[in-house]
Amino acid sequence: MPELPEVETIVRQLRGVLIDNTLAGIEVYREKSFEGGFEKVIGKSVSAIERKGKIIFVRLSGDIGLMIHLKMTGQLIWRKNEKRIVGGHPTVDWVGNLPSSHTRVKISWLDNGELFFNDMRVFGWIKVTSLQQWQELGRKLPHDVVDDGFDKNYFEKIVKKSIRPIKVLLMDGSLIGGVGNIYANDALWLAEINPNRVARSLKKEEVEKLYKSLLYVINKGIETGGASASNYVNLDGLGGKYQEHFLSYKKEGEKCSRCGGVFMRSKIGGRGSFWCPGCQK
DNA sequence: ACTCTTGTTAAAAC
DNA sequence: GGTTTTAACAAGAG
Repeated sequence: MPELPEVETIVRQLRGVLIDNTLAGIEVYREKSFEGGFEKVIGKSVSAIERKGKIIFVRLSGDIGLMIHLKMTGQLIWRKNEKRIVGGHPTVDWVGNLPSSHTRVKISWLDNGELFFNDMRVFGWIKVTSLQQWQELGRKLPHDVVDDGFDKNYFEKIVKKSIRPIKVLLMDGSLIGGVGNIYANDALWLAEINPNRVARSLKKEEVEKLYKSLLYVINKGIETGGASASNYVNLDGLGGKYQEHFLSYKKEGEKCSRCGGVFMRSKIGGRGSFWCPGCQK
């Protein structure tokens, strides 16, 4: 599940290979995965790569671009001159020959590079989008957790008026941009707060601690190149390292490093949740 | 063969 | 009217 740190990792890598590159061709293997006309983007060159929440925008000359959402299983992988290592070991990092059975779109570039959009579950998408549409969407979406606008006051305001479980609030993409299941679970463990707590029942100190914890885990995720717990790989087809730093995510049955309790797993707001009943109160 | 999984959104319910 | 809940999407893992 690519969340902000995973998407940010890809965005930084995309800047390295796509800026000033020219879009040469598009091949769509699955209709549902691509929306819009090729003629509007072929021959255009990349001027910037932007990100808002988990959405990527490849900005092209002519006030147009490609908006990309990876949803749960989307991958963007860059290949140039077919430099795949032959005889490598099949590991979590291994993507193999492309296109694969999960490749939905291939975008070719003037420097012979190829960008593959893989998406096993076909929830993700690439859409031809005008610069104006992108900017309008940006105005509607909430601040990312890493934005200056997402300050302690804003966070306290939304926490104080919600009766939902705090974890559900953390993952509400209409109020906070970029947070998904992994980082919501880990932030709550770090803040020693039970994910089931009614949001507005949190004391002021708890809200502050959670705010700091959230920023900490998201930044840790960016520093470590994202979490490869399932499908996520970066632009080189390699996994990130944040899974080595998981605080609570996917730890059910394991011992809590802080209090020795045993991690629980349950569903909160329909999503798998992990927490330690010993120290998350 | 069946259930579970996941991010987002649209629609329904409160 | 704003907030909250639920279902739907697709396909693989167990």
